[in-house]
Amino acid sequence: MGKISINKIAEMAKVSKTTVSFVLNGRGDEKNISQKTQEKIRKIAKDNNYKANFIARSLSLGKSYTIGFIIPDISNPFYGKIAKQIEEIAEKKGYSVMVANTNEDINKETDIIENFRARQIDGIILASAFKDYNQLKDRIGTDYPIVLFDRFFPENENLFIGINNYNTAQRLTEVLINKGHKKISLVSITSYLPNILDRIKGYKNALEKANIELDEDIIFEIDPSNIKDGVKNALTMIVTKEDSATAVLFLNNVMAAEGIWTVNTMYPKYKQKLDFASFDNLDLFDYVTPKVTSALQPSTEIAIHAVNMLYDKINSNTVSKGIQLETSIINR
Amino acid sequence: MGKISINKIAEMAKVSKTTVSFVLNGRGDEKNISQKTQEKIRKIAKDNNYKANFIARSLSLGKSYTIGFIIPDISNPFYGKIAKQIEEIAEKKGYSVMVANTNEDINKETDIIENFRARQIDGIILASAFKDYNQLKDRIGTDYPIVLFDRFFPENENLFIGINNYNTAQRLTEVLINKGHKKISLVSITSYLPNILDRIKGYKNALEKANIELDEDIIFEIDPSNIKDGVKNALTMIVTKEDSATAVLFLNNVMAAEGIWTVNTMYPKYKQKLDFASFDNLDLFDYVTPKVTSALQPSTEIAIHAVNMLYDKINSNTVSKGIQLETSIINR
DNA sequence: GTCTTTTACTAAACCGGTTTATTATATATT
DNA sequence: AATATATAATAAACCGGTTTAGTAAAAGAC
Repeated sequence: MGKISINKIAEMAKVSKTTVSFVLNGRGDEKNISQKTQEKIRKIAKDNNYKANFIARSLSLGKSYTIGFIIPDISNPFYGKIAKQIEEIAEKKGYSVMVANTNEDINKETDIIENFRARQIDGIILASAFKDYNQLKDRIGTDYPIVLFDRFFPENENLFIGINNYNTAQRLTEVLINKGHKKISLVSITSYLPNILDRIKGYKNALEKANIELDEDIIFEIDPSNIKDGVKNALTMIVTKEDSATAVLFLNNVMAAEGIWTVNTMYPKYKQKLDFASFDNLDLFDYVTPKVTSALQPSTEIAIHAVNMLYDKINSNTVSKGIQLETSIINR
Repeated sequence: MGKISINKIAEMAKVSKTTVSFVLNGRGDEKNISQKTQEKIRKIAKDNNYKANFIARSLSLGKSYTIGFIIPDISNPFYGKIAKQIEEIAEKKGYSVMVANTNEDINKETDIIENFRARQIDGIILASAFKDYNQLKDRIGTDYPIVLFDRFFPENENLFIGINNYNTAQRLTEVLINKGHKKISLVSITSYLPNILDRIKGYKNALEKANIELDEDIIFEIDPSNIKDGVKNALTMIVTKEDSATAVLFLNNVMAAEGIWTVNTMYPKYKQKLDFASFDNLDLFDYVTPKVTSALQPSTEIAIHAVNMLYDKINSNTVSKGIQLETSIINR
């Protein structure tokens, strides 16, 4: 079972394996194989439930028809949603998807890429933990088809598909300003990642445009390895200090969720007094106070573009153009 | 780059590819290759950044060192969490993970399994949409290593790793009973899936044990393709009918989330009057009213068992024992 | 009736590894 | 000195496909 090969079919049909290969790949007519022979071969293949060995074909063709999807954490619904779409689109093009998690560890990321490459995976879609493109390039070279998403590298815009972080941060901040807030706190993670830096710039620019003076006391950069305490401390500062922020912009949904938790459990009196805004959406934002205005990423479009860009790179080695999509602000 | 093969190394080292293969697989001493030759080969391999072609190795060994993970929907955080753990554990054993979504479509499920098999994927971990094991068996045979999770088949318990659905439903119902509720509604999906049927049985048994008479009027089976309206109708019945249910058991988290939404937006007066219980956990359950008592699946353990069971099947063709783990009830 | 073209099909190389069986030389044993 | 054993390495088959170059026979052209 499952052991039927092209050789065995050739033997049964009393033809060469070349002929079998031609026929089963739909090149029978082109190769002038008689209808009689073609039918005979197809019948035997069908009767024996023949399925070509993909590994053998891959070795021969030098392609695995597999793409890699490498992200910090597949259990994060944001990545999960994109993973699903990518799988769906890739499948239509005859590609399967291999998934791996880096946990934001650049060494693990490097290992995964090397492993995927050794597996002859044709190209990867990557949310990289690397600080900049040059570091990544030093480790993995430049001759492997890659599309970057979620994490942006200014040094190489053309590999990127994702959102415009700067604009999104600006728009989220403006929503809070338009609600009448004058003191808007920023809760960020300490990070060198360009997408985070862009978000911070967008926040600052929105304040400047509205002539609101920047108050460094309500800008918090918290340790990504201890988000819980970082957010708790930030909110404690806000609620205890006289005349402090009345709104908070969180640079990702994990911190926003922590913020909601903290206010609800530690400072319930402030539930109605604070307005929140956050990057990325979470289902729970629909249910909670403080109200959270969020920026929803167009995950379907990101997935479509990502697969198409990678496909083009794999199959025609074109230099794609990077894409920055706008987010939808969900005003709550 | 990346094009260096065992043949080229053999050429450079002026030895046969056999020797190179032995040395690079750590069998140099065993095969009596002199230290001098071994070092020479290793140096050339390292200098040229040689990475064995996994595809070629797979073809030769008849193993791909890849496992398939097939689920209804990777964007569902429940599956995402398990996917992450599975990937982590599999990686430690030298396996990569290929992911595919069935969208609960048994034809797509069959196609994916056949595709994975043609790709020589060594075995699969599957949350099947099939009604029973025999149907699945008819389509894909019985000679492919499979571990089932999430969906239980009474006909073949030994393929399964997951939770005890019957017990969990019973315990969730008992929590509601212990809170003083006498009229407990059940919101289920219309389904032939054994795990759903088990949950219903558990609910009924808990009522019986507590001498609460079954009231078919507050048992709702809703169409899985239109959960939103189904839940809305169920809750409307409950709140409009005199003397109706004061608590609701939802058989999955999607329906529970809809229930919360409905109460909050349509019947806010009932927010404090109803108690909810639900299978599986969601982050948002921490934040909302009505309070939702939920049954958290031990996803880490499920993942560990799933990979180990599959690994054993692949490598020793053992008949594993099925496992039903208990859930943790989060009482809110 | 010979030359050309078309039809129908195949041998063999190749992809890049693994593995078995074999050989040649050096060393040890008696 | 003859034989047994250990050392060091290799040729070649194999995994299951794809593809190039080539052949033999039949049909068509003149």
